[in-house]
Amino acid sequence: MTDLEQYLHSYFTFDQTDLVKVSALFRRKTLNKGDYFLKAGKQCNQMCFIQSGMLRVYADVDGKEVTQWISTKGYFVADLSSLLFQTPSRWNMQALTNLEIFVIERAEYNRLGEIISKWPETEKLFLAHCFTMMEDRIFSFISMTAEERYQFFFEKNRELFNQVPLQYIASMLGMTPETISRIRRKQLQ
Amino acid sequence: MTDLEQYLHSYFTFDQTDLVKVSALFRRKTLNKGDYFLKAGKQCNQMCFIQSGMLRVYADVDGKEVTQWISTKGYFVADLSSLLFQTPSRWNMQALTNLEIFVIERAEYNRLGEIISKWPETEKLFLAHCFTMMEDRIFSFISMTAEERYQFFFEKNRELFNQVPLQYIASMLGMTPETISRIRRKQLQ
DNA sequence: CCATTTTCTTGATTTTTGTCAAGTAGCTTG
DNA sequence: CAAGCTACTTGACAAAAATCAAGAAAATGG
Repeated sequence: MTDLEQYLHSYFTFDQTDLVKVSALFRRKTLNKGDYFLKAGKQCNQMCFIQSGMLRVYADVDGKEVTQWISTKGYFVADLSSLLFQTPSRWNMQALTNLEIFVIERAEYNRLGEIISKWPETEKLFLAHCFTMMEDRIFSFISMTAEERYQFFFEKNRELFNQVPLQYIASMLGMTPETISRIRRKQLQ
Repeated sequence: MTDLEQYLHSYFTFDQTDLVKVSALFRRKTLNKGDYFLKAGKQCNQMCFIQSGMLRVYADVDGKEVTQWISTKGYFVADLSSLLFQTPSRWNMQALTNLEIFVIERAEYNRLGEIISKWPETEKLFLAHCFTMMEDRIFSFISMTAEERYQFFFEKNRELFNQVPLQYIASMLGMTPETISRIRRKQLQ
């Protein structure tokens, strides 16, 4: 079983037949560090599953990069709003490291419902899960201090600790790298 | 046509037959100012459509109320994660004013797919829309100052301006009422 | 392995925002 | 209408976080 199949199995509880049907729609691809999976302004016509490496999602705001999220092994990544509503994407998605992904095209993605009877139910739970992640993040912004938000983030995202340039983490958390650096020092003492 | 039907029609492009089928699953209900639609710790077993009035969604955090959102006329409201995953809700949902709503039970909601063939597609777009709203909000936290966030919020939510106690708006935006008060004064000058 | 670049840390300072407290305005209700 | 609430504003001050600048550490690439 590939990691993609493993993931589909454990997360969506697909059976063997469905697994094979679905994973056949993805093709394997590699990106080099610095390559783009998606550029802002373009339409997002693909979704990918990350097999290994890290992908940074960011926007350009007045010449400054604002990092929205960094996805790692086991994440499905796409600009959902661009993919589903066919609008231009606001996000750049750039490989932070060499990246192995499995890619599915929009057309194939949209055909999943015909191929697998339980897809609508699965997709609903997938989208609800994405929504819940966002809700948790918003809650962290309205109810926590910078320090608490930093803690909360790393408890949920261990794999990013000491793996990602601080400036990106800082931007995701809505603070500066200096602030994180000071939080870290404080916590060592 | 009720407002609910109007909304279903314009937003989801349901035809007349589907409209009737769907809106029959909702029952009309009124809540008095201060009543709860949902209490934290309970499971969310309903979704409602707001016909008139305002509903505040908040959590208790160490004895302090953190307002997550205030929904007005035309919103569908539920704790999606509790409704779909049957987990206890973290949110309280309280009527800020007298409230007219249309309520659908979880069981009925889950049967929509059997009743209307295009429901899975519709639900997908609905969930994606909810997701996008959250994404925009997160972006406002990581890329804007308190003042910009305040502006951004009111441009998108005119109906709440001068209608809702400042403390709730402030909490939603992750700042204090005093800060908003000062932003407002600054903008008059 | 060394030079260069990038990232991280630290300190000094400024800006922003929060906290506390007092006062004002506006509503509600008897 | 007056009393009592509640919500809002304002000021003084404190705390948090941003900014700027310099230096240290780490990673990168010949």
